Amino acid sequence: MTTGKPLRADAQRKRDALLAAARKVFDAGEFFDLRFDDFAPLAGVGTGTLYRHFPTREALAEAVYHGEVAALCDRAHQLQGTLPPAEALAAFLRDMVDHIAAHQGLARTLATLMADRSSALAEGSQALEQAVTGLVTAAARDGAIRDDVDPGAIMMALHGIGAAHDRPHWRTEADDVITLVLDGLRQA
Amino acid sequence: MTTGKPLRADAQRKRDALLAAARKVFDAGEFFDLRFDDFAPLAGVGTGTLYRHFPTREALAEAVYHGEVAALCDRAHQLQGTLPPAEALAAFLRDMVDHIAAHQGLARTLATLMADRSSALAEGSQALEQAVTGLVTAAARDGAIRDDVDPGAIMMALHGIGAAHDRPHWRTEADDVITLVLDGLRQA
DNA sequence: ATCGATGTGGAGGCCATCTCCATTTTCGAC
DNA sequence: GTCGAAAATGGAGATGGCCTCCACATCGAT
Repeated sequence: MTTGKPLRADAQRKRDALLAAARKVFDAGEFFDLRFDDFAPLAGVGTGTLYRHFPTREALAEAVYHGEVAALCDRAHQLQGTLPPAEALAAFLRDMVDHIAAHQGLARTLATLMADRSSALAEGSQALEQAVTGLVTAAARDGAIRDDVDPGAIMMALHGIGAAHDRPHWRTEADDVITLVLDGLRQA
Repeated sequence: MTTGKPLRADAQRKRDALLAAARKVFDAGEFFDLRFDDFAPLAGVGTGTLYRHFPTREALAEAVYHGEVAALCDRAHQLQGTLPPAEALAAFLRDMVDHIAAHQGLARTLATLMADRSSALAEGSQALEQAVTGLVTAAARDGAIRDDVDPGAIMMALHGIGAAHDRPHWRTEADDVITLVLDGLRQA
């Protein structure tokens, strides 16, 4: 991440306020009903300030997304340190579904924006992908799962879970996808 | 689909022209670089005509999408009639990846639009989902695959494949996802 | 050939997005 | 503490894409 310049005290405050407001609006799923300009006063700033900090909707989404990804990566490392490789992977994937389920609105918003400018957010996903790759290769080296499957395939499956946010039986289907992936991975 | 009124001869011609042009632009991946207004002359019609036939970008996408879905459903039925259930399912999923690979731009465009207004296109996907469900339940009844997994889970995985269009190793990963799903389905 | 019904097209209104700069705030130096 | 340069602010207004509207053209039944 570009921590190029230390940012003045007030600027940092405004930036934080924007991110907090964004998180709230995202979670409520109201992001698309809102003119981008109208979002600024919600965080107590002017439109100019909003645009300087986040030139586009996507930039704002990416910033929020980074927080999410960081939390998930922490979880991955934590699990990797306390469970056998295969169980760590399984637990992580299950937790991920839980996490998405607990933040429906956020996931929905991020998925939509991700589709629009996937290149921008794909960059943000790198950390997550590295975490998943770490879990997969550890389990494979351990011999607990096959080693002829690209970890990226699991990212794809997760992508599908996140993107299909509005299916009626989302939770059941998401769990089943994880089951299929995990059982598929157990094949020699 | 609403074939409510027979549509006058010239109207049908313009409509076809629009669809043909749309298909071309979609496939070239230029749909989002284009003002919707500028799209009309590309098909040799005025903006008014464009908007009457397709009130929104999404409506146009949905129309194109219907054609794709119909082709895939035909393929599903064809396979279901000529192969044992489990093989039909496997062949269909592999074919689907082929199909998407062969129409990258189209898939990319549709995936993006699907995320924006997924409700609109979810309706269009119903036929596809029914085809998949048919293949899955047939294979399950045959005892060739487990029966405790919701067919919707396979739709989710496919959704992931379609949505992750711009990953560097897309083809490899897509194939691996299908492998995981198929192997996962073979578990009792 | 006539005429009512149906379809056409593009000029113009509307409104969300983004820019620009006069004013205000911060903070290091003295 | 206070001064001044640099940084940040915010909202008025320009920009430009989306969509509507209706005078005119085309169709096709009689």
